Amino acid sequence: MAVSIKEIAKAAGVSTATVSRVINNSPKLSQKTRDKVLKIMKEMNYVPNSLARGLSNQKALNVALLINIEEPSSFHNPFFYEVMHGIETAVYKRGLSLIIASSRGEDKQEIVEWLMNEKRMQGIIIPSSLADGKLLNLLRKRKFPFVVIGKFEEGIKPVSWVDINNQQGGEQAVAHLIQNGYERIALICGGMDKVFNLDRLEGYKRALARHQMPMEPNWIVETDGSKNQAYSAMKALLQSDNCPNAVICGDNILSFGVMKAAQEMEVSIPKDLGLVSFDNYPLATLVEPSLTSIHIDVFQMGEMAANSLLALIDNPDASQQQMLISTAVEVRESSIRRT
Amino acid sequence: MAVSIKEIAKAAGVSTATVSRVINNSPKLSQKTRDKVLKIMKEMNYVPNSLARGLSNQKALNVALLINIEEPSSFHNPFFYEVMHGIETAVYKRGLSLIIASSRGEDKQEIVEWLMNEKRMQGIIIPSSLADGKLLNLLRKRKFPFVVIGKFEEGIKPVSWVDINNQQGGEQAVAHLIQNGYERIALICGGMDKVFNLDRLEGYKRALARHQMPMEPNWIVETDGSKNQAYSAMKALLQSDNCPNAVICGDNILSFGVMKAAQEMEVSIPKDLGLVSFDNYPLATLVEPSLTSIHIDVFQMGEMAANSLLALIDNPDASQQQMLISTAVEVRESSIRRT
DNA sequence: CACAATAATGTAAACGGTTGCACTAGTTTG
DNA sequence: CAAACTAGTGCAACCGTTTACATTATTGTG
Repeated sequence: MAVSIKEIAKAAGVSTATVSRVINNSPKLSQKTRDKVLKIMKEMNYVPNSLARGLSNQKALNVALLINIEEPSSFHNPFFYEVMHGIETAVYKRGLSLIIASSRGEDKQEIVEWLMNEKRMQGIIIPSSLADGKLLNLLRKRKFPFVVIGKFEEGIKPVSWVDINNQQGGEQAVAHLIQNGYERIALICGGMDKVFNLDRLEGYKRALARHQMPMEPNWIVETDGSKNQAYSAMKALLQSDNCPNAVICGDNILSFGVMKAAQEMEVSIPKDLGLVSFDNYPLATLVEPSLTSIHIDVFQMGEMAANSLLALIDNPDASQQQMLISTAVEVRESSIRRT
Repeated sequence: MAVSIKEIAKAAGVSTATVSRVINNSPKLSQKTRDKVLKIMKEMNYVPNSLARGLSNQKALNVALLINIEEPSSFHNPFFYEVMHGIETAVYKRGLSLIIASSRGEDKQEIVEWLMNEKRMQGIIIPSSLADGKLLNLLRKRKFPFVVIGKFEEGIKPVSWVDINNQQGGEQAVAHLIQNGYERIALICGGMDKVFNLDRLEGYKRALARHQMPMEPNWIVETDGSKNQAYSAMKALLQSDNCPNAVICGDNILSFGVMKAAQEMEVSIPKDLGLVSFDNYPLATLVEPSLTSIHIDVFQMGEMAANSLLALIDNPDASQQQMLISTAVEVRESSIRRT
């Protein structure tokens, strides 16, 4: 049995209340007793029992992150790891732990309700891909703090979210290509049902406008996100008489399709075709040529989401916050013509 | 404030002790009262407070998984996600939650000690890459249950671990290639300081022996795990006069190097060179040709690790268990000669 | 120097469960 | 039919904190 507050109290010749005040560094305490108690605590290597504190405070000890094994898209990727680290880093500073709420298919509610009912968490972070009205209303009804990772707009009710600044990413991709001498820039992206694709497209358009470059409608290709469709799209583009000399891909998977098409058509990247890809996965460095990518600070995304959540926990009536995280161009081979 | 055991007791006209017995379905209870109490619990939608239970039972509510952001290797990959799901699935069945213990660089002890001291976890799962003597001794000294993910052998003290059956994987890779008409099979793998590489090598050797095929020492190449070294190694192999017609890669990254070499030398995969890769990452389906891979059931690995840990928690004196998970060949293009 | 104001500490009741022990009522047993 | 069990239930202490309120010690004021 570990040493408890009582034993510290006895050893220090004070009451447990005083020890508790030391733990919570309450201001109304003489420096003398504080020091004495602290010394004893150290000597007996006392650590307060979190369960008892939680019970007494009526506060859960954790913050949860919802994940879903049947969601192979956005989060099912190497970055996920860093998001977790970001969240954990932020909540740890507050003495909280990160717990994983692993949902299976449709059963998101089940685990979330369990965690709420059992008082296992103070708040929850939800990837936008898993945020639907049903779940969010459940949380709202219970006035339970939550933050969405990924831009999220649902009706009129404001929601706190943190996202990558995809629009900025789109602009940077275009600007980078222009700077490197490409002036006929296409965009191949995933489905426009995803907000981040819309944002990337928007950034693309803006940058073209800003640089006073014409926008060819058929240079903007929406795909289902598969390598195959990207392949076909790129092939079609290369065969058209109005052929682009650079392309921006919505993610690394699409880039694979583009590279395959280029190879088949004997179009050299980066000589004849510049390529910039979103999603700076580790594998962007592995392919030939390595992919210039729009880098995304996922760790920071996790940290900010957590901090946003903590703010909501501190003050449930605080206004919902929306935050965007800056992107950056990670320059590699696919967009630099060898001189 | 949520409904507590007292209110249930009052509503049911019994004592809190009885309600508690219902919750823990103690055997000494008449069916009649049990039903009555259960009914009331349902009606008032009562859920026991986990913190109070934990405090009373002297049991933490969680099991932890240690991760490290500065560990880009084995776990920093898409599979990690599934390991977590596996662990969570198993511990959830026991009413426990999975918490993430995120360590930064050298400071593994810090977070682990914190979680132990604060009674936040009942046991911990540690990737073998993070398991060192210092950490393990800390855990052992406190008689704290832990399980390692990945084969782990340290001195004489037995440790519970769960790993992929890498040896089997090596054998399967060879057998598959032989079956498909390749008979000059090389192996390019990562550093032999990693046990799993040794195991894969061992499986390779065994399979060759079983099929009575000669083993060429220079067909076994150890690399540092980088794409570049795999590239050079493959190039050298292809240029040698004793050139293999198939190769097994220790992971997907090495495969990239191999594919680059093959392409440069105008050696066609799978026609002139069969390729089987370990690590069935999603991207194995993306490259051209798609990679025949040794598939690994990572979800199961998580589940088994968790179950092993739970067994240790139930009975700290139980013997340490070591478990291997079967691999399987996922056949794709890179190892099947088109007829 | 008496008295009020203030600062420092203690007392004891929560928080929401669990459980050893005592008790009651019904069932065996000799 | 009394004694000995047994099954079912309640009482109350306990798990390790926090905190409102009461109490005591210290300081400042006229």
